[in-house]
Amino acid sequence: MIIRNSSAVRATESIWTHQRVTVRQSPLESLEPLAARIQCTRGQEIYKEDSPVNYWYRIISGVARRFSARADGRRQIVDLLLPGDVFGFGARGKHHFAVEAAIDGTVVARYPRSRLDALAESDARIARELRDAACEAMSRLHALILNLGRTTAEEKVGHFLLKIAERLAGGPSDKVVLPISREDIADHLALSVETVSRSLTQLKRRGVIRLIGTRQIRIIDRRALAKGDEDQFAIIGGQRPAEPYRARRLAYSDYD
Amino acid sequence: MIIRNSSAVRATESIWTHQRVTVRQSPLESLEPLAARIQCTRGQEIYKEDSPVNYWYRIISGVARRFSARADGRRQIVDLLLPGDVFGFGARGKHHFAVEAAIDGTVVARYPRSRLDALAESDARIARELRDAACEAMSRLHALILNLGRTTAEEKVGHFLLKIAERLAGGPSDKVVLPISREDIADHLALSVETVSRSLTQLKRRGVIRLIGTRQIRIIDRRALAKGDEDQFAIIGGQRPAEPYRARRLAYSDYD
DNA sequence: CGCCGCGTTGATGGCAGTCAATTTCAGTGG
DNA sequence: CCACTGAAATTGACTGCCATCAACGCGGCG
Repeated sequence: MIIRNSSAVRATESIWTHQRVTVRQSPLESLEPLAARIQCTRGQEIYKEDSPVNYWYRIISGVARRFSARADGRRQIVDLLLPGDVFGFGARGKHHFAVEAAIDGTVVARYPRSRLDALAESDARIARELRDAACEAMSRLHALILNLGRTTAEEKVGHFLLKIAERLAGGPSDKVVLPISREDIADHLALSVETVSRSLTQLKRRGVIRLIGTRQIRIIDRRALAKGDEDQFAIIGGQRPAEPYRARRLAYSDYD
Repeated sequence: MIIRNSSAVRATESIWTHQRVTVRQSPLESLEPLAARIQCTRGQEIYKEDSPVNYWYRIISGVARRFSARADGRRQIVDLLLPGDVFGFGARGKHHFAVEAAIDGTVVARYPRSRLDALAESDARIARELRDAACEAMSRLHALILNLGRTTAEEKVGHFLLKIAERLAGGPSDKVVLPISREDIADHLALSVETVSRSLTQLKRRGVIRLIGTRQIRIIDRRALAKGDEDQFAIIGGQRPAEPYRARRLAYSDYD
């Protein structure tokens, strides 16, 4: 059920935002008057690798990808940016990754950094919002690391589906409209496109998900997808296996 | 050459800190009077998964690992904490990972969060230091994601060596004393211990590195280790391959 | 000495990357 | 309305890498 509650809403927006039913306001939303709105076509660059950090950004609608390109031509999508996500941190005054819109009609709010930083200086609420945004970004990185650390492609893809469904809906959800192409998923999970495709069809064949077209997915067996999520300590009741705390002297000879 | 410029320095410290010749002061170093010093044995828990965030921490000497345990018994080391590194962020008032000392004699400074937050409120310099620490943590996560995204085990291990050498020495360095076991490296890079071992011997055999004992490593051919580091855009002179910006309407039928 | 933790090496099977062919689908023009 | 086009997605065959199981060497310590 696509919600079309506002005729002013752009068609591309309604498709990608209808699953986001979060009531909670996202960081920087209150400051939107300060922002410039940028509408992007697919593949359009929002900022370059190694460019100076002059702005904060927030996705209004659509999807963007933060990535780094390797020498071998492959691409690592380090972060997938969905509506409400704030980005544009960076380190030591530089962005170390590039950001592009991943679909046509993506709208991004761009906040002048100097003004926001000045505001944050005086207004603790603003400062807090920026901190929160940073924490959310870190959480996404953590989730990706855990996913990349998985052994099989099916697990990676399965977990990606769960995560993206949750992020799009603002909570656990059984329906997903994949916001990005197979290629982007592959570059995100460090798999080949073919493997992503095979994983999806395999999950479908086993009755874990259902595919409607190429982008709509319905999650049937959530437990099967969540496999390997619970940590092992939980199973044995919070009691972790004792590690031998034997002292072990480290005596490496000096060198050079 | 091990630096023993202070007789008060503990033996275990000198082993792991002698490569750190950074002059730059690390965040929170100036506030150490506020901190409690905790000395840990190997495997000792510094904080648990899902525990409340009451403190900031900084590694004085030694090594700690931030990790998450999976249901299958494997472990993902999400972050490797070396002297000077600040940790203990968390999200929504909880730590989502556990931290343990990775070697005996690891010393950690523990700062009461409430006091630091109050200080940060009034002192912009402290606030900045905390932000910087968060940025560094994010950089480490980024680096790990890029490494996990690599295709071959040898590349992963090679890059890990470069990174860790750089972090330990405070800049590019040819000598490394690995601060952690093969098992920890494996759990960090999402490989098996055997593969880590094989990768190292392979690099040795090809003359890329030299192994002195099990932990001391000397980097011979830096370029071979850095393979795949440069991004592809650099090669073609900052000009990225044009992506077809063709408009593509997304018209998925409504569902349910 | 024997045990244990750590690291290395060997043999084997399974999973995923690569190359290639085919199908599906959306958009376009007749 | 239908054929054409190019991109996206799927499927198949094959190769290579890595996880697994297993055995062994080494050093510290009881």
